[in-house]
Amino acid sequence: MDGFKRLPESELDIMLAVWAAEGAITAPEILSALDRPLTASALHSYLKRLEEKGFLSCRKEGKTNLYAPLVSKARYQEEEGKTVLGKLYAGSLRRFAAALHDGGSLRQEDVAELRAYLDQLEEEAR
Amino acid sequence: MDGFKRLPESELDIMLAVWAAEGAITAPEILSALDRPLTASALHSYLKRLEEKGFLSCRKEGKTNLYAPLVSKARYQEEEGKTVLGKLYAGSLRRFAAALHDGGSLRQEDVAELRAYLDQLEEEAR
DNA sequence: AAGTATTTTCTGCAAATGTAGAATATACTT
DNA sequence: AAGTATATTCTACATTTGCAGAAAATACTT
Repeated sequence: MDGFKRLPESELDIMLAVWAAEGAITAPEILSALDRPLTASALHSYLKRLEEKGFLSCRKEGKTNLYAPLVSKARYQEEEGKTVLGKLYAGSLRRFAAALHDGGSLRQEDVAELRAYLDQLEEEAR
Repeated sequence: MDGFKRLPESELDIMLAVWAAEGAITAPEILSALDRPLTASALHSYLKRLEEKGFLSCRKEGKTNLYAPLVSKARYQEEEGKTVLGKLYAGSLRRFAAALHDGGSLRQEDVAELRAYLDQLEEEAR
């Protein structure tokens, strides 16, 4: 039905780099975009797995490959958000916010920003 | 510094069952609390790993073990929330909410609930 | 005390994840 | 054309995760 696959950390890191690029990106570019050290061959293993999982497309251009996302960041964010929320916060965004707040991880600023967004939502809802 | 460990799915499922109990809980109780089928021995593997990771304590009472959480649900929710937010939503709760909304996963109701919570926060902040 | 049921332990294994070395292919220089 | 640099592919391996069978321990019956 849903077919959505959650990605392991390392593969997600790669996808984040790919999403950060405009259209397509090469392996060396990904390597330099990553903030953690990784060998080229390790990266290529991840890329291959991401292709198999249907997250990336790959076309060859001369000697280098060009990778492009098949799943948008927005879609992944939404699915992952739903999953996490459902699993750990009873599906409630309020609980999520409360957990952050109670742990001291919510600044006044974050609250204001969120509130402004909610205002805007209600605006649109009319 | 932080020492916080994210748990894999299966182990998290166990922790959720443990957290749901008041003080301590036995393996058979966990088994019946889980909604997916699992053999007793599989469960015990997870329990052992959770002990090793410092998430559970275990004391023996006759033939059965009693498991209790060493990491509170609140603490886990906070850390996991921070991690997910940081990784996928640039640390912004607003972005998180927006991702959910854009994906059609936010009902009017959820928004209202969240707003009420924010109101309450601001109240307290004075 | 013997037999039965329940719980735990021990051991093992397949799949997924994290990672690299070496070999190969392709392009760039000279 | 040869040599050098760069990117890719192939292969391999350790660790972690997901899971279960069989054996051992403990308790419950009769």
